[in-house]
Amino acid sequence: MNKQVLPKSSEAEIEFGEMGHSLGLLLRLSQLRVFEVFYEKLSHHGLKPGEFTVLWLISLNPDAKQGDIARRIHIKPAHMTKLVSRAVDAGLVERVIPEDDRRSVRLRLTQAGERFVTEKKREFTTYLADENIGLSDSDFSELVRLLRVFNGMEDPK
Amino acid sequence: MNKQVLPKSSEAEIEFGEMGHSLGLLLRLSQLRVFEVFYEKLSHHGLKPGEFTVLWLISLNPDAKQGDIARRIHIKPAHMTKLVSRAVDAGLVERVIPEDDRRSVRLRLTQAGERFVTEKKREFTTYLADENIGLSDSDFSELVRLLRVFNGMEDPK
DNA sequence: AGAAAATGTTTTCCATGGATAGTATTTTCG
DNA sequence: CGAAAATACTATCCATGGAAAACATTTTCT
Repeated sequence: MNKQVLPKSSEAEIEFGEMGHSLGLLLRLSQLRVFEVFYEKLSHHGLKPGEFTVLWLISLNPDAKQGDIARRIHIKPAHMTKLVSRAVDAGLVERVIPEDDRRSVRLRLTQAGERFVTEKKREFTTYLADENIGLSDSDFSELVRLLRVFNGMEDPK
Repeated sequence: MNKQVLPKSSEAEIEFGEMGHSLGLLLRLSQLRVFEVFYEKLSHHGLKPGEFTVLWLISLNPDAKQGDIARRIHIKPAHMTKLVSRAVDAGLVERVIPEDDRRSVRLRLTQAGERFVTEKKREFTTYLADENIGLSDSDFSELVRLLRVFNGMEDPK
C-alpha cells in the first residue's frame, strides 16, 4: 500500500467565498466550459465558434451589410474584416458591392457555403444539449431563457 | 418636417433564428454586457475584473500557492505571473517563498492590499445587483444558481 | 456644383492572454 | 549518493481581437 491516499500532491483547495456567486466570474467559467466542449466536438470542421455564427447569420440574412452583422453580435469591424476574408478564402462566402451604394459590402453564402450550413446546422445547434452538462433539460432551457432576458432578447415572461 | 422618420440610416435588423438560443452566443453577449457595466462603474479603481478576483482569493486563502489560485479560476500560469507582478508593483500583494519548499511562491496581501479589499469588497460584489439589468431579484439568483450547477459548484437542488 | 459631413470598410498598430520552452528546486529510485 | 523525474514558476514568442486612423464613397448644405 502507498504511504498516503493524497490524490495527487496536496491540491490545496481554494475557497471562493462570496466570489463564487459573482455573475461575472460564473459567466467566464461557463464560457470556458462551452469552448472546451465546442473544440472537443466540432474542431474537426476547422471553424471557431464565432465563425460558424457568422455563416449562420449570413444564411438567415442574405445580402446583409457586413457592418450590420458585426454590430449585432458585438464583434468589431476591424475583426469582422479578417473573419470574412478567411471565409471568402475558404470559398464559403462572397462579398457583393451593390451599384447603388458602393460604400457598403453585402455578404452572401456561395453554393458551398449554403451546403456547409445546411449540413452542419444541426450539429452546431445541439452539440451542448446532448452533452452531459449537469443540468436537466428544463433547467437548461430556463438558463437560456434567463440569459435571453438579461440580453434584452425576451420579455421576463 | 423631415423627409422621413427613419431613425438613423436603415439600421437593418438582423435575424438570429435558432442561433438566438445558442448557449455559447448568449454567454458571450452576457459577458460583454457585464464588462461594460464593470468598466462603467469600477474602472476608476484601475483594476480589471480578473485582478480584483485574484486579490479577493488571496485574501480568503492567505499563503496559497500562485499556481493553485491560477488553476482554480482557469487562468494560465504564464498570465498569472504577469498579473501578480502588477499587483506586487502596486504594493497590494507580496510573494513569499517558504523555506521548506523553495519551488513554490506563496501569495499574501500587504497591509495596503488588505485595506483595499475590505474597503472595495462591497462595491465589487454588488455592482451588478444594483444595476437595472432586466431581471427580477429572484430571476437574478436563479440565473446565478443555474450557472453554478453548470460549473459543478452546486448540486441541482 | 463644390465643400463639408456622414457612412462604411480596411489597414496599421497595440494589448491581452495562451503555448512552449527554460530555469530552479525538490523528490524518487536504482 | 547521484541521475532522472516531478513540481512550480518565469521568459519568450505567437495568435486573437480591439483602437485609431486611413481610405473610399455618398449625402447634405450653401
